[in-house]
Amino acid sequence: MLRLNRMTDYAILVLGVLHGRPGQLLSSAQIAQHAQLTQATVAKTIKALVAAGLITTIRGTKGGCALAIPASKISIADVIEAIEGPIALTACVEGADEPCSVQQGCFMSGSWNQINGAIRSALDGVSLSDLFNPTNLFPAALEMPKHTETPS
Amino acid sequence: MLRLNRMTDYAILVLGVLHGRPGQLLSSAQIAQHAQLTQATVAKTIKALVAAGLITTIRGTKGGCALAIPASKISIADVIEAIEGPIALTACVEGADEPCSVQQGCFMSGSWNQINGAIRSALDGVSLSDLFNPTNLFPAALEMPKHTETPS
DNA sequence: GTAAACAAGACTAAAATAGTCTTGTTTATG
DNA sequence: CATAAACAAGACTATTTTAGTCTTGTTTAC
Repeated sequence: MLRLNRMTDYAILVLGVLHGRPGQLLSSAQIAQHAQLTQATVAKTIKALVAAGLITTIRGTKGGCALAIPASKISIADVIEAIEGPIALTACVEGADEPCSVQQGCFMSGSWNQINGAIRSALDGVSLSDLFNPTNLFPAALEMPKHTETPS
Repeated sequence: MLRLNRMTDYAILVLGVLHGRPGQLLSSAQIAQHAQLTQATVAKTIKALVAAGLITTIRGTKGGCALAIPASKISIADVIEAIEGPIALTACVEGADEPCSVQQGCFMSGSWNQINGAIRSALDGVSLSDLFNPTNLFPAALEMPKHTETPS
């Protein structure tokens, strides 16, 4: 599968809502409504996106969220890393907290980094604005991503 | 993270053991010993690899496993698909069993296919023999993948 | 001061994954 | 032809990860 997890999918939805309403401050409840998610889930998503610096928030009444940087500057890789952490297919490539337990058996000593790099650049090459306006790059309108949560 | 799951990691180990002993029929117990996994886990892994046509088995006493095709013809993508199924970041791209539940909210109509294609070709471009002999392609020996199961 | 909004994290529930176990089939060998 | 070694298949359990909720606190406009 090598599947994006749901939270990442939600994050893209949330960013898409913000992208579609430039200059507006939207509360998490408003975003939830537009994205058809619960407010709590949106709040959780926002938390990660703020931590990653992709969106900014203003607290208090009349507060809300907006994109911190233009959607054209946010890549899919940025979103994935904001939610799921570093992009790395294998555990050890990304910092090696514990050494490989298969000492003698471990015959491949590398090249995962190159693979990771290739994937990373594939994900880096597509910005959110590309994603939200696919016709800019790709003429055909294709399938839709599936979202799971049914808001209450 | 976008992490390979453990079984895929084990599958690569198992294929590596077979690759390292060309022409030999190895029993699952022998493979388990070399890969430092339990026999049961190796058997489960083998099941998927046989189903995918990557290895062949011979039953009965003196039976065992061998690569069905040369390691140079097996890509990382083949292994991932054997264990985890089709490579697709989003659910709907790969056959769309159920339609997107976010009708109005779904602003991106495509380009996931292109992203998937890019990742797929990155994974397709590296064969197991590249992986096991990284010096052929990449001079530097880098980190090692981490394996989790501790054999009993 | 109050209400609306974000902030943070603990907690619970659900789903996916990993690992084990059992039962059955095949086949070489004595 | 009985036995043992091996694969085959799938059910089952346990673990881990992920998703979702809840509670409590802080900020700020009015």
